[in-house]
Amino acid sequence: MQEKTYTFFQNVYDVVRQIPEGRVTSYGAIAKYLGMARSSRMVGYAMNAAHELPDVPAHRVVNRNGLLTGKHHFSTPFEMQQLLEKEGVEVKDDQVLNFKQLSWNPTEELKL
DNA sequence: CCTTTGACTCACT
DNA sequence: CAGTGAGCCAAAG
Repeated sequence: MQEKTYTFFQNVYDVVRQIPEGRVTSYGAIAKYLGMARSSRMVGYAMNAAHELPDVPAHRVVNRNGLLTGKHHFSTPFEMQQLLEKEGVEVKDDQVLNFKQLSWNPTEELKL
C-alpha cells in the first residue's frame, strides 16, 4: 500500500466527499480539520485538481464568507450556483443564503 | 533545485 | 465600516 501516496489533496477530497447534500463548508474549516488552518489556500488549490473527480462536490465548498469565490473556475460561473440551488441551497449574488445555518463543520461532525 | 502561483484568511489603515 | 496588503503552505513549472 502506498500510504505515503496520500497527499494533502487526497485528504481534502476525502473530506469534501463527506459533505452532505444541501450543505456547504468553507476552505478554512476543511484545512483546520486537516490540521492546516493556515493552508486554506491549498484547499482551494486541491479542488482545482478535484475537477476530474466526480465524487468531489467542489460546488459545496465556498470561502468563509459563504461567497462562491470558485465559481469562476467552473465550466461556467453559473454552474456552481445552479448546483447549489439544485440541492436546496439558496444562492443570491454569488453568496450562499443562510450560509451560517448550512455551514457544515467537519471538525465537529467528523470529530470523534 | 529554485521560482511562481493560487477556488483563502487575518490584520491593519 | 470598508478596502487593501501581506502571510502562509504546498504543489506544479
